[in-house]
Amino acid sequence: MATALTPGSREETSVRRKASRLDLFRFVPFRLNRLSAEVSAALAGEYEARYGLDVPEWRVLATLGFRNDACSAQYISDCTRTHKSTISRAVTALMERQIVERVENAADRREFRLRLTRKGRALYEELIPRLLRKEQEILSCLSASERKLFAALLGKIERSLELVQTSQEADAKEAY
Amino acid sequence: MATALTPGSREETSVRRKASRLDLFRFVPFRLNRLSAEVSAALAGEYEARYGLDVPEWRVLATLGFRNDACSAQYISDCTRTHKSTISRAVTALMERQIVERVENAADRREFRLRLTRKGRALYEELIPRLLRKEQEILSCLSASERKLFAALLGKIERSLELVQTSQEADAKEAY
DNA sequence: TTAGATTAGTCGCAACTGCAACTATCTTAC
DNA sequence: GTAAGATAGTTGCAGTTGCGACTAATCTAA
Repeated sequence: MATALTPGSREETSVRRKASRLDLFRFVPFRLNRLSAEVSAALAGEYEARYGLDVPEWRVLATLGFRNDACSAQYISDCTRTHKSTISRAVTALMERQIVERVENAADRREFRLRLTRKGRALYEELIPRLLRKEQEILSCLSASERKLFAALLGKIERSLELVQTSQEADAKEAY
Repeated sequence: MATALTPGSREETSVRRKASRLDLFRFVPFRLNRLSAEVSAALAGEYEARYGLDVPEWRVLATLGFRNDACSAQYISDCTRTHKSTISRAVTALMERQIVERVENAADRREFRLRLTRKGRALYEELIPRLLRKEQEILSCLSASERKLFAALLGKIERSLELVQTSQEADAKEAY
């Protein structure tokens, strides 16, 4: 059936690879891509099949559920690094299902303040434990200290790519 | 302009989060997804704009370039965990551009043996150093030992999700 | 005040990709 | 040998998503 998937390479051998060849299996961007897809698929089983949510919808739910106050679609778009048109469609779908509601912002009538309905909050509360359990399941191959280390290393890369703000930056923006 | 992106949360605080709330910024699946997208985008600048390759095409190129012998589309599909229809279309596009060529396999006329043309090999040789440099650039925020550690942790998760074969499995399949 | 720039959100369009059906070929079982 | 099942690869179709244009509202600067 399947042939060997790592032709001539072994994860463990730390021989320096030639500059003129690239082993996909050791190439971090590819590995991240594949891992991300696999992890997403594993989680999708929790919220897609069971609750009929797709990824953008889940992100809206997660952002609104985590916050106590209402926020704009633009804010969700920034937070989740998801295109505003994608967020817009997700919000529309969630409003139709009465999971999210929005109110005009009198202070700036371009934007709407979004928040979970009671039904949306209930859905959120039901879904979260499942997802956290799934996350722990995926990370269960790591020890507690390895998990911390992994999170810290991810954080370093994220910060260097400016995917998250440092505390100082966040403070500065909250300050004025 | 932008409001703070991590409302009320700090990466560094290691307070145990409540089970009923989930901070996207600490949720590993989300972080992987976002990081993967960002890293892919950073690399795409190298092969998309400059060489007109999309992700599936790059994967075909990378798989064929790494191997010395020809292989089937199915093999590439397995290796890269990319759907066979996607690989099929990528191969078609690369053949039109004379980057890849294929020959019938007399032993099994359902499949074709794929390999890089001279032009394709030249493209590969030109592209690889750029991509490896970009990868190093992205990982330059980590020390050498941190990079090793990160790779090892990725490997653990990959193996637990059966994204890669262990050496033993690969050996077993090569053996018969 | 007012013109020009900026921002929030929506929507049409096009590109991409997974699914599933299809053809051609090979393998297995009888 | 033949029928049933499996496999390689292609393609039509539909769902998703990013881009960019658009409207409406706000901000800026003279």
